[in-house]
Amino acid sequence: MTNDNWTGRFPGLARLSPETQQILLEKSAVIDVPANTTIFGPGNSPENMLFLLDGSVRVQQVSETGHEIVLYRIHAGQSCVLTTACLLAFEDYSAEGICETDISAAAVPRAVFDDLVAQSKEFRDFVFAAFSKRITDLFLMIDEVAFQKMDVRLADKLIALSDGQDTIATTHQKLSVELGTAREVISRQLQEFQRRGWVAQSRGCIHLIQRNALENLADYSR
Amino acid sequence: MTNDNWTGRFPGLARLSPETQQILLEKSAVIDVPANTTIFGPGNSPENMLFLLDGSVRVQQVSETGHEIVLYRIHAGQSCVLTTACLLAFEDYSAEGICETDISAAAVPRAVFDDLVAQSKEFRDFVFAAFSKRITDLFLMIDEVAFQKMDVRLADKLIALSDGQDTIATTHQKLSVELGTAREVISRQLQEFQRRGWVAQSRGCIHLIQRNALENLADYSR
DNA sequence: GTTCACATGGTGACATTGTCACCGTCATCA
DNA sequence: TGATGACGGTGACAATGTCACCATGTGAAC
Repeated sequence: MTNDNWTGRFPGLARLSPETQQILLEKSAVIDVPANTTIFGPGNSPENMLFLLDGSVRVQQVSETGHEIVLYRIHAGQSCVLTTACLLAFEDYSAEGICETDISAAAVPRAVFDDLVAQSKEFRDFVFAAFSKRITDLFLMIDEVAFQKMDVRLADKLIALSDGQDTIATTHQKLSVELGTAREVISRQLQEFQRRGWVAQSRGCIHLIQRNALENLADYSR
Repeated sequence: MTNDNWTGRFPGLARLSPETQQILLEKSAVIDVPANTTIFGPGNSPENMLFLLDGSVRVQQVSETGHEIVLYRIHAGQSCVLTTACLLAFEDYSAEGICETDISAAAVPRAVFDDLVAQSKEFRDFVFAAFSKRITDLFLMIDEVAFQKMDVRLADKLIALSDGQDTIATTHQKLSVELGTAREVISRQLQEFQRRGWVAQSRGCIHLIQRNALENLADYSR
């Protein structure tokens, strides 16, 4: 990934003036990070605001009880507002960000970020919109964790993880972390889906046989 | 509550230059709102950023399933960043804010807010710190809802709601909304607490008999 | 005062989910 | 080839959510 005109790939940044975009391009560095790297976490605050150009980052939390749960993902074309938040508030993360794939990102130094917020109304709007989206998404997640049935949540997650494909390479253990539950619960639900002919399983792989059935279950409550 | 030098009551605003504080004081209006008023909610976006001078606001969410859960509270000396977020991002709320008491608040118009963010680094820091705190608190809440036992959560909530007093005026129903669970679950847990001699109950009231025992249970997992 | 509607809270049966202990199978590597 | 660990299955039980129903207290209407 070269340091070309990456600002054009962010819908929210397209409104910025050419001068502002130029500042972003000139004063940021495009970095490449291999998969499975922890790019931020407790005691490891990042120095820059990241704009993800390629790949995806998984943000998850480890509870004091030892449980884990995936909070959200950052995909290409999105920025890491939590990074921004913690850059500016000097607070430690309670979560960690892990590269799910090899990633490419534009790193904007804190001082440049602060200048842009001060100077560009369009950049402010971009930043606050990202914050707002993250907070409302967290509201939805709280609602889901508190009130949604596990079969609906699992069906929803399978559809999301499938990314249009019919095979998902994952384990019951990883799915349990996605939903903040226990492996046994995932195993039972997947057995039930299999019994109904909706999925087929092999070691480390789940095959979607009747995607429609899963979508119906997931959408039913919306 | 008079429109006196209210900026001094906000720790994060004390660092602002006298000129910036003066702008806030001059261009904001102090408003009073009676208890039980819904100050924002779906289809009812506020026009201003609020700095709460007196009273408290409860922010809660109603699920599509009909369940309710309290997300957080805004107390005197705090600002409503979610309001800010949605002001700037033009997104609808998925939550609603309800005055728990008569409140008094300074309303800062959106344009003034935007100017201050542009002009004052200290104000920016205040705003981003508030966002950051809210997001990390939501992370903790997700963790609690997903993994914490109900007895611990209830003990924790009772201590928080007691506000140092020994009597809490609330119902089992309201407590169930606080924790996003069912009334029956609260009733059972309170019966167990009562059996242990930790609390006493009367209609619409809970009396804390052994505060220490509740604190121990709540703190045990931290 | 009486009656009625509603809020409050108690109860038991059952379903769902979380926890624990333990097992067998498969893949990998020394 | 044998050891090791990841992966997934299973049964028993505990904790929590759901549902139906009930009794009592409160307050308003009559």
